[in-house]
Amino acid sequence: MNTNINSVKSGSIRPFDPHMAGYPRPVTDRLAYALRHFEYTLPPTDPRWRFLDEQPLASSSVRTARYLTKRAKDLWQKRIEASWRGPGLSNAPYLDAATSTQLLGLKARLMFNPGTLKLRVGGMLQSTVAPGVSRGQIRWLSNKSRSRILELTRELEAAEIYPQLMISLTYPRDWEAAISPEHAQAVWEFRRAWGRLNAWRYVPRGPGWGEGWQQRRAEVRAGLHRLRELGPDGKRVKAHLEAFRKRFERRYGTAWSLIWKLEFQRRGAPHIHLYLWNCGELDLAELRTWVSQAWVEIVAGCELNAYLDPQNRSLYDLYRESGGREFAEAMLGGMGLEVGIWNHLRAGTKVEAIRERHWGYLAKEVQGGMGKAYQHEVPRRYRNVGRWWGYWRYRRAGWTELVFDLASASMREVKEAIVKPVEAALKTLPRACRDFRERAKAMLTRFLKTGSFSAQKIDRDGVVTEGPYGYLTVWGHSAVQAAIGAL
DNA sequence: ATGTTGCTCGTTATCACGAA
DNA sequence: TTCGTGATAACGAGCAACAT
Repeated sequence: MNTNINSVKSGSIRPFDPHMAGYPRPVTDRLAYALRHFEYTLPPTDPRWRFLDEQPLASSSVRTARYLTKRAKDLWQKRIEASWRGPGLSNAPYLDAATSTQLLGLKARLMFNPGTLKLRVGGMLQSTVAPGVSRGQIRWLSNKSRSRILELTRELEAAEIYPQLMISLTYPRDWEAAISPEHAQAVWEFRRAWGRLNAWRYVPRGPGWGEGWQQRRAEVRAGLHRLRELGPDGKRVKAHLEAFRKRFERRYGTAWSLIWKLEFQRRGAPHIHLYLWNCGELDLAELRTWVSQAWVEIVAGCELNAYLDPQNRSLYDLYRESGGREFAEAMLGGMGLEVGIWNHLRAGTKVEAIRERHWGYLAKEVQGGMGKAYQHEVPRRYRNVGRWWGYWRYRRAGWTELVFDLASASMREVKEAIVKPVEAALKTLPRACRDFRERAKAMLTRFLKTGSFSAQKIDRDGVVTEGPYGYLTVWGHSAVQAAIGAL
């Protein structure tokens, strides 16, 4: 079983790999992680290899595992000491730490804003983000971001703020050109190169024909490469949104507020939803016309009076009926109009009044439904997505935070200050939340008994461990009110 | 219109827990 | 055992509001 281990050239150091063939599996994933994470290495001449090799595979690994566990614990301990950089932190690999270390400075925090109540129990250890790690590409709407949107809607509901109006802004059929003119340019150049290459086939062969062919083929390849590089640019979308905001403010003032949210359609085109409130009574028909024209002009990037002229439009329809779309588009030039801009007229908008007094539409959109994953995934080649959502002209309510030092507080104090309010909050939950309520109650009982949220764990060595970290979040205005009342 | 500032949001790492 | 989900912190990028 150990041939591959022995075959390592002496002198080289082989990183530990728990999946290495013939190696007894470590007891837990956590241990495997520990060993891998610290790049636990053994030189091939290390006597411990023999020790490991001697273990029969079948009864693997009681001794081996015990040995490795001990080793891993030492490593965890080191890790914790290294990460000890100050208070207020959490999420260290505390489970393997010495008890005295992990419980020092343990705090319970009860925090609430108008819409959400959170109980957090945490210590002062922290795993920091590895140095040199920089942020990657935004690929999808993360769960954390989703939950933050919902947190905002609960906050708004608690303040009795509800959406009155939903506006959606959509891009036209050739949306890539609308967002990235340089992309349209690249498409045009690629097509031209392709045409030249094709045409060269029919040029009579003679001296130098081969070089000509090579040259044209290189052009096509370069064009293709450029095309791949030049995806639609998300920054333009945000710029369009900003332009829309300015126009809207000039037209309708600045009393309103809104949440905006980015989405993608299946064809890959971005799509923005605006949820407005505090916008007063607006004439919907008038607003629809205005929004539609404003958005089209922004996307097209110019005044559109000539394009919106009913005479021109009926002329186009006539051409289209008689000769098809391509013919009609060809005729646009004669009318002094550009095809690209004409097509931008199809940029779509939708304006809807929302009568329901809740944020259900946005919440549903954020959750996404069956087969709607594409809405929250960045399409291939799309660049600079930026943020998925944001809000304008609204000040967050802010959190109130009550912190208790569990080392110095008495059990009675903890019960009064933390457990009682949370229990009161739990009582407000509807019947459907029974399971959650029961689980939360069990957590609180355990918390009172042990000062910890996590369940007791007994590992293979019989070592009893307990995680001092835990969290509990209760949603809703009434829950928060109940908790405040019980304080 | 442009620059500056400060707040907010997305990614990174990790862990716990429950279900498959 | 393995996988998916939902938590945490810091940090830097992205955005909104303000100042000129």
